[in-house]
Amino acid sequence: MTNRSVGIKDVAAAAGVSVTTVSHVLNDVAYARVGAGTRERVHEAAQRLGYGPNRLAQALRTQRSGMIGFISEEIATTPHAGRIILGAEETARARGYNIMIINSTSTSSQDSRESDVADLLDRQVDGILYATMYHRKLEVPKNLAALPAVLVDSEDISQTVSSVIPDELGGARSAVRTLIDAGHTRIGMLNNTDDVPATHSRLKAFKDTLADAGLPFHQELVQSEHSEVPGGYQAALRLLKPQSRPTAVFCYNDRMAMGAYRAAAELGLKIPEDVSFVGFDNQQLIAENLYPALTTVALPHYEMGAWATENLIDAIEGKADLQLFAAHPTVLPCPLVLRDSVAAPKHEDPSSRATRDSPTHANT
Amino acid sequence: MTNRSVGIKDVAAAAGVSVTTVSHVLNDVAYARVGAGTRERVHEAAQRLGYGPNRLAQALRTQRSGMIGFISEEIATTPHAGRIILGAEETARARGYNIMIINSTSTSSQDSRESDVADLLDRQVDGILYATMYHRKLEVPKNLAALPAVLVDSEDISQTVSSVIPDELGGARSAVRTLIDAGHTRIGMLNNTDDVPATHSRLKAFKDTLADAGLPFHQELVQSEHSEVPGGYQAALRLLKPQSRPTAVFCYNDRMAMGAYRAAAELGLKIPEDVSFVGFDNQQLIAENLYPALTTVALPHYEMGAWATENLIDAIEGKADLQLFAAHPTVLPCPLVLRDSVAAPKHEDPSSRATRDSPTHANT
DNA sequence: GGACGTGGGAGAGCAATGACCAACAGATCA
DNA sequence: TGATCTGTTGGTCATTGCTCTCCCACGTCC
Repeated sequence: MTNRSVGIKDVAAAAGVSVTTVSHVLNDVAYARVGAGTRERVHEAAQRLGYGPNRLAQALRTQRSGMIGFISEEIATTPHAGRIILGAEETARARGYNIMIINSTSTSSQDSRESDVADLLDRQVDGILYATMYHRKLEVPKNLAALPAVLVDSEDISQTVSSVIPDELGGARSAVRTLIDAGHTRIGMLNNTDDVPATHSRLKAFKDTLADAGLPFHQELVQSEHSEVPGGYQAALRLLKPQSRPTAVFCYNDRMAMGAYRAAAELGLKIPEDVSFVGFDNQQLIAENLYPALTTVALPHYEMGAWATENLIDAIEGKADLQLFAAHPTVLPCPLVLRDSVAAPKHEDPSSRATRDSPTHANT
Repeated sequence: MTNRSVGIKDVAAAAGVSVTTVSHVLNDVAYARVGAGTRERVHEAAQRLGYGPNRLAQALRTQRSGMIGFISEEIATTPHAGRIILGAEETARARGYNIMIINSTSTSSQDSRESDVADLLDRQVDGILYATMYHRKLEVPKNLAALPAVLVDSEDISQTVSSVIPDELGGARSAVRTLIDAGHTRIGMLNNTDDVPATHSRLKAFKDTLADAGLPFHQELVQSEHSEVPGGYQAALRLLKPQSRPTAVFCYNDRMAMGAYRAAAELGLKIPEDVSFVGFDNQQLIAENLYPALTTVALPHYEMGAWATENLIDAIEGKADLQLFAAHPTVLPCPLVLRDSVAAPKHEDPSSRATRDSPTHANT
């Protein structure tokens, strides 16, 4: 493999040609006319010496570094960031690029954000990926405009930088729909209290989907709390009071669902027999491991990372114009992940609206 | 901030001096004697034009890129990797370095591992960090020897590359000790079935700690299964059978503990009143959110990333010799994280050994 | 014997660094 | 008092590893 200490001129000497010829042969440049025998000798010498081009020198000369800067808020706090990075890294490498990582924090000042970008600029990255830990709108560092950039899981307030986000609405709709399809007519929601896009869009999708199915919306069936496990527990305790209990619950996220599971257990409710649940986020650790396993909506983190990188590179290579995307974020689907937390409601005529048979529970 | 298009010669022109002088002033070269006035003018011009040195050109000339390669297996599958990256990134940046990430997989061939390293070599990184997703021994790519390198969370079989690993033994000992200190004398263990170092060292620590406290070891109180939630559930079901039930359980990891919680619930056992649990890994999502919250042992991922980077850079800068560390991995402590899953056993004199009150459970 | 085709090399960058040199002042010296 | 010395200030130029635009040498053909 690559041997750090051998340069192009060593290969040239070994093959008995000039460095120009080595460069031409190894880069397979179209206009270069080099005889087959010479080509052969060059390749053989390069191979034998373990030559690998110095990408730094290459970059300096060609004004293209083949590096992509990746700025991420709180790389560590959420497993989601890992999937974005993975998507980005894999597609970047497939196209001959490498990723340089910079960690930022959601609380850092605008100045510090700009110096993150400046760091990357000094490194001569060809483009920048800017990822946030959850979907929101933000003010991008001014100097980000200096080169191709794509926002991942967030939107630029000024709409000058293109971005890719999850289809919150679609995901939430399919979550609610799976409940309706199972035969539920009295459905509750556990919502978040933060003022982030997801809070509003998931609620909107909830209402819309009920309306589309001709189901009434009851304000008291929406309970909001902080979107963590304790919040889910508290909200569920209120929502699952005997007098007005829904037969199914759409949770803002899997963590709230986890809290709701405990509330249900304390109230003596069996899942999914007495109450069905569907979550959001598909956090493996939770969704897969709750009992029963949680049906939920997956956020396309890997896909967003991949899409962003693919399009960033297209822009870098002049194959696409990111400006065209800037006005409207690209929206990627959030697939429903079916597990075991949804069943038909207990005491209701399943034939009334069900469009498909519930997979569980033939009849009581 | 940095403006991509201005080079050192633009600054030179603006300040009315040569590029050499600009370089000398900006790099604060010791031997360079430049008048105060000139210095001032150079700084002002650089500032005004938004000059930032081209790190590529700098690297080419100085033979030092200021980049560290980070190869990680399965960046995405575990939140732990994120913490290692974070530790590495933050300390690297504090010292003027940047991190270039490469994703690998634990199943990839030796050839592909070598080409991961070759990629980094071509990029002229100054050193390499090689991280695995869990603590194990591995055969490092041959070409890794070409430059300073540190293994994170794994050991080099041939003992030529230095590494940093968690103190499994110490962590496990303090986990078991916290149970003993709470007054437990009949303690069980839920172990992993994989043949990885942690399986053996955690069991060894379990036995040793019992012995140190003069407690007998009962083989039937160790139940092993696959180290995931279902495995924990199965193993716990066997372990918590009424006839031979322990009053406390040390779990191989938090996921197994999560399964054990369910088993306990099904068996009608209250935690921690009827049975205490302590886990390992401190996976936030689980340990914090189980009910009651799980007392567990934290793996020092951030610290390992930081230590590795600090020492790697010392080696790069000639301030340390990694060879000295190569023979024995550096071991970092695994602190115990106290939460609410441990209490004194029910029918036993709590004054016997308890050193502190259980913080548990004020309200019902 | 000029045009053309083929095979390959020379040399100028790319943006910085750093060893060494130059110019100029005032000081020193014979 | 002119020549040399010396300290200060700053510039010259080669160099890093590679790419790429010419350009040259040599045949061949008509």
